[in-house]
Amino acid sequence: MRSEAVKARRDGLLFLEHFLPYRLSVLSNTVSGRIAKSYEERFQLTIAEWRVMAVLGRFPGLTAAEVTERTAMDKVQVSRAVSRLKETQRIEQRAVEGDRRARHLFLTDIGHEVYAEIVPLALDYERRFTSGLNAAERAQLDRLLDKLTAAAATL
Amino acid sequence: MRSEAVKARRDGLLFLEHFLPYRLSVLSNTVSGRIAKSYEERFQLTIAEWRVMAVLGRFPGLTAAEVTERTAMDKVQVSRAVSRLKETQRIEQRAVEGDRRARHLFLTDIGHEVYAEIVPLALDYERRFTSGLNAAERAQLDRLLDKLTAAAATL
DNA sequence: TGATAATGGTTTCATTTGAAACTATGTTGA
DNA sequence: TCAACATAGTTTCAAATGAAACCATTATCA
Repeated sequence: MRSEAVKARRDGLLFLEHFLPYRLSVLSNTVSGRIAKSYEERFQLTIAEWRVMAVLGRFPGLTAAEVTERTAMDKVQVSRAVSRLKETQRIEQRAVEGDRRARHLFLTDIGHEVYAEIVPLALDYERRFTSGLNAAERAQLDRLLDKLTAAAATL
Repeated sequence: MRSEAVKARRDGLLFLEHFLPYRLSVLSNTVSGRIAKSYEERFQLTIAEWRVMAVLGRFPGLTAAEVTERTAMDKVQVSRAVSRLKETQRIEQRAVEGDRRARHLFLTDIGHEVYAEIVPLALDYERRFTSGLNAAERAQLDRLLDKLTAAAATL
């Protein structure tokens, strides 16, 4: 903890720039904003659509409800993303045996092409983003984020 | 790096749940969402309004443009937050010597009372959020976020 | 000077978002 | 078996948001 922040705390002040929720928000918005912009420019794809494609690339055949479980998105977001991805021919639906409410979702051939283009971009982006950290720091970051995410869920 | 993620990378797949920008986004949204909810319930205050109050508590007399610089908010957000904070009597404006476009912003007495109530709540929230980390881990987290924030700005 | 550009801040308008209501289908239990 | 409830997914409507245009004022400099 920086000494000025300690002092501020004693005085009943709060330094926004040292307040963890604020810092996380600024960092996350910066990162997501840049990614969103590049996906939008290159593929006319929102972050929500990309997330749906990402889980379908990894888990073909999930239903929308299952996508919801795996992405921290709500069902309205997923529904909208799915409907746009159908329009743009990037995913397709197939009947679920024994339940006419749900449909399995799959990347189409076009969807697979887009996916195959985005994945290396995304990984490269992440690599550059963390290029200032050595292996130990990355492992540490991973651990810390796990702990914080667990803590946040219980607050 | 987890071995399954390494394997996925080799196979041209991407595990959303190990993708750093995604993890940051989920974490930040969870944290900010919970804070937003509690500020809204107790004080009818949005995160944007709280940020403006937070910097004015620390730096009384900033103009809206200066608030913008210090908060990673844009000027429209600040303008809207300021206008609501005026309505709710939490801040007031005074003329800027020699520039009739800008006005200095200050917490009112009411604003100070709200501020004095929120600060300990916010700090307590942060404390609980990081209660799973020891001092060394907190220092490490701080360093890592500094590095990542700097890296994100240059991407 | 006076024209042009820059700055501080607000407003407008179209788009995005979220919550709640809704349709259709499926499950449960008296 | 049928009434009540639960689930999958979509739609609606109001509110939040962002980009651009805007107004007023101040700075620049030919």
